[in-house]
Amino acid sequence: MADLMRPAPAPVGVGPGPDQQLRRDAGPQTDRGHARKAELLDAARRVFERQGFLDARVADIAEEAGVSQGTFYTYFDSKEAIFRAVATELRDRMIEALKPHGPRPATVHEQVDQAMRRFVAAYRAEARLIVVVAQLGQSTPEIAELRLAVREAFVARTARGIRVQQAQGLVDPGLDPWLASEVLGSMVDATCWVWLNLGKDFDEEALLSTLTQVWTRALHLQEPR
Amino acid sequence: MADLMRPAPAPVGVGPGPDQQLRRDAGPQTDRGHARKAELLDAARRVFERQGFLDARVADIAEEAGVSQGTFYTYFDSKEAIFRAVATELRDRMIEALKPHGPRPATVHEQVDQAMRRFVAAYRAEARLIVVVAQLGQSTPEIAELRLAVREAFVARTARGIRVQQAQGLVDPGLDPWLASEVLGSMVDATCWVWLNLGKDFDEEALLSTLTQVWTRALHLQEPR
Amino acid sequence: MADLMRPAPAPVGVGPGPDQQLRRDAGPQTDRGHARKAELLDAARRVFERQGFLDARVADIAEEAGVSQGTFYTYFDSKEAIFRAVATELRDRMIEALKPHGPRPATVHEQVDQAMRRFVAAYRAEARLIVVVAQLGQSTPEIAELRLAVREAFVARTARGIRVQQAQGLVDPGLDPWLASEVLGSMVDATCWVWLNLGKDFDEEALLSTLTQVWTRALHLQEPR
Amino acid sequence: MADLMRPAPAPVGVGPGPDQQLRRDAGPQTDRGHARKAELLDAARRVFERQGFLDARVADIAEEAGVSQGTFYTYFDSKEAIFRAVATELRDRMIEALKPHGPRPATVHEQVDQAMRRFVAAYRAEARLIVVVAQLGQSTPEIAELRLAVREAFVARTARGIRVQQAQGLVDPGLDPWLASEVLGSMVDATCWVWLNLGKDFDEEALLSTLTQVWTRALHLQEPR
DNA sequence: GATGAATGAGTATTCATTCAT
DNA sequence: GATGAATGAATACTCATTCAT
Repeated sequence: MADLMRPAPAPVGVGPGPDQQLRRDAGPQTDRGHARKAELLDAARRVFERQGFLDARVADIAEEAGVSQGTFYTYFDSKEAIFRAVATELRDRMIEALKPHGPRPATVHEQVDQAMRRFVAAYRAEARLIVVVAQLGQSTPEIAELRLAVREAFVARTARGIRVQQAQGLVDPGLDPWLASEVLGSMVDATCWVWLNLGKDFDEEALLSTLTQVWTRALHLQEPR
Repeated sequence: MADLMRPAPAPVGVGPGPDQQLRRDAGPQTDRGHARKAELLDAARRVFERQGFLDARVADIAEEAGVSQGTFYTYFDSKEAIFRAVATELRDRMIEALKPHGPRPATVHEQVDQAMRRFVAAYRAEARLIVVVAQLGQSTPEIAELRLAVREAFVARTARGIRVQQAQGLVDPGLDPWLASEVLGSMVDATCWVWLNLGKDFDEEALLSTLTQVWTRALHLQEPR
Repeated sequence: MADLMRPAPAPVGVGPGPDQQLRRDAGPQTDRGHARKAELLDAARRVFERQGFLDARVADIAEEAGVSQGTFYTYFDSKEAIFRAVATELRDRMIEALKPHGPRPATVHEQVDQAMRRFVAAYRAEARLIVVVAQLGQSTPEIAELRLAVREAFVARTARGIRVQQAQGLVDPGLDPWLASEVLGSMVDATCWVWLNLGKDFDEEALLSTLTQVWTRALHLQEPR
Repeated sequence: MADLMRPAPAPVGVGPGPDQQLRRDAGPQTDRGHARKAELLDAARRVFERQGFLDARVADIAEEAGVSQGTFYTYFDSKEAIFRAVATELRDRMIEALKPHGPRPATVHEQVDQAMRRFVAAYRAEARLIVVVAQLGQSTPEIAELRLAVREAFVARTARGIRVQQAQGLVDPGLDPWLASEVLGSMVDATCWVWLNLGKDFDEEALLSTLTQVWTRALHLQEPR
């Protein structure tokens, strides 16, 4: 468990020289610079997925990107900064992937089923990175917020849907739409966690079917006449 | 060169490893020793709750227990070892707290409600430590298993309950009891996480009510006639 | 329990080991780097001569070289590694110094006398370091082999010489050249040890004369007619 | 090479309580006490032979003797103190073993041969401990002296012998008896080292024969007419 | 006398970050 | 902009020795 030994934190009170800081703030000036920054970001994602945050060294990222360690600091303030950038990209990809696309299914049951499949697909694609973000989120509020943002996006859409369905008389009006969506969102999220990160062996179709059943029954969701 | 010419035969000085190990394995021999070990365990729990695993230094634990660092190693192999002990105690407390006790409620609705309240109470009492264990579990399989054990205890009890209720005709026989309990367990668990660890502000009674509603509706749980 | 229920899949955060290793293995890339490495090696030799291996701290070596402790690890894996480098250099210097150079003396007696003086001079120049290497060699086979290499070089050369002299009829053919050279090598070696390391007070010329006498008589070494 | 990491030295300026010190100075008061001390000494010898000085822990010695660590300090001041006692015993055993015993052989050649065999036998019996004493002697003058004492005993006897033989006309009068015995003593000593400690594979009889030959020829040792 | 327990000084090594070319 | 090198803070663990029962 030596890995868990924390490396020396950044010396406190020793700011960067004005030069490099300025360059970083200004952002890349050339196309080549932009490309370098993107390469570093990509390399960082791969390294974080592979090694987690604590065991990822700046040297690893630089090597993965094929540049020197010094060059890393031309583009990013710190290891945390590049991790934030990686996590932000993850958030955006997740939110995008959770949006409904394609034609709306005919039945509400199918709508729920599709939303479920979208979530699972999105989760599965990013499972490794989700673990790492979660791990760091425990102790870094800023990262925790990125993680929550994905949840919010999903929960808020669900809550809106429930409200609409209540107005249409498809869903039990006795439920608080917000609380219900929070609770059901937790269910889907945590189930994926156990399944895709923890490696508990579920049959995919059976699991999806159970999730969808629980969801629709919990809402007393009716097909419109 | 005299000795340049005199390498060792079978290298002398390659002896057995640590010997404090022996004493540690043997365990305390006196009452005083047992008391010290318990004090250290308690101190460690407080320190881990306060500072997390990585930021907790062995020196902090020793100081919190009012002993020297050397004494720490009289009773525990390492920081990781005492953490395992703390996490094991947590697991046992949690499993105990989740067991039903007191008279069985008259209605199934009340049974579910009580189970929910038990879970929330148990979670709340240990929320700080749960975070820390979770964080370390990401990278330490042994700790991960301790976490899993609590989940399994809860899910298995739930699954048994559902099976019984199905036999009594109280619950929709079309549900897989195991999958349903996994999914509902995830729901309760993750909801507590968002609420008690991430600090999302829920009204307790409203939340409990929603959880209970979703649970009973998902199962089509009927009061027995 | 939320996370108590979420053990990691394939534990995240178990990455590859040290990465400074890479730089160290690659060796210095610039002239400045090469110079630094040489300075450290020199500083280490001085510190080891002064303090021995156990009492030499990495901090001492870094300070002697005028660099930070971190810089030490830019060039060497460990205290042991730099010691191996120092001992290897010692071996090479010794082997070089023991080689005959200059014109071959006219008489065999003078040849033996010169070999003896070469050995003593080489030993005296490195006496301090020889002690330290010997001490560590007791428990470190790799170091022991470095010591052996010097002995072998000397003994092998002696054995060859004896064989040649036997062929020329200068030396008693009844002696085993290899055993004789081992035994005589031990004699010269251990005598220097007692004299130059243990501090026994011998008169140099008398000692050299005795060594040479014993050597030539033992071999029944004759001047060629 | 972690074994080479030096343990914490004894705290400076913290003397023992007067009580224990007094008891130690007084020596054992009872037969049982004397037996305990002897057991500890024996246990220490075994442990030092097995593990060397640095890797031998006081706890190991106490355990080998079947007493508690505290009891160790009832009889010995320190780890070094008991090592000195062990080394002193070794010295006495060696000196005793080197003394000629039994009838004096008829020929001087046989005399030399027997002395050689005595030395080898004595050395072989104590080879392990000799290594450890040598190792510590590098840095501890008091131990070095114990080691030298054995050498002196052997060398002095040899020198006396040479002087006698010179008076009898058996040995070349041109040799300095003292220097010659030093040099020849080094030869025998170092040869045993290489053979019995370093593990170099010599044929015993061939080696003894070579040693004896070199010895007698070096002295021009004649059989008396 | 015997015991179990308590003490605490001492040190190698990593890695994020800065800086001189 | 890019590079290689320099920096230095931070921390777990052992074991000889003492001491209260």
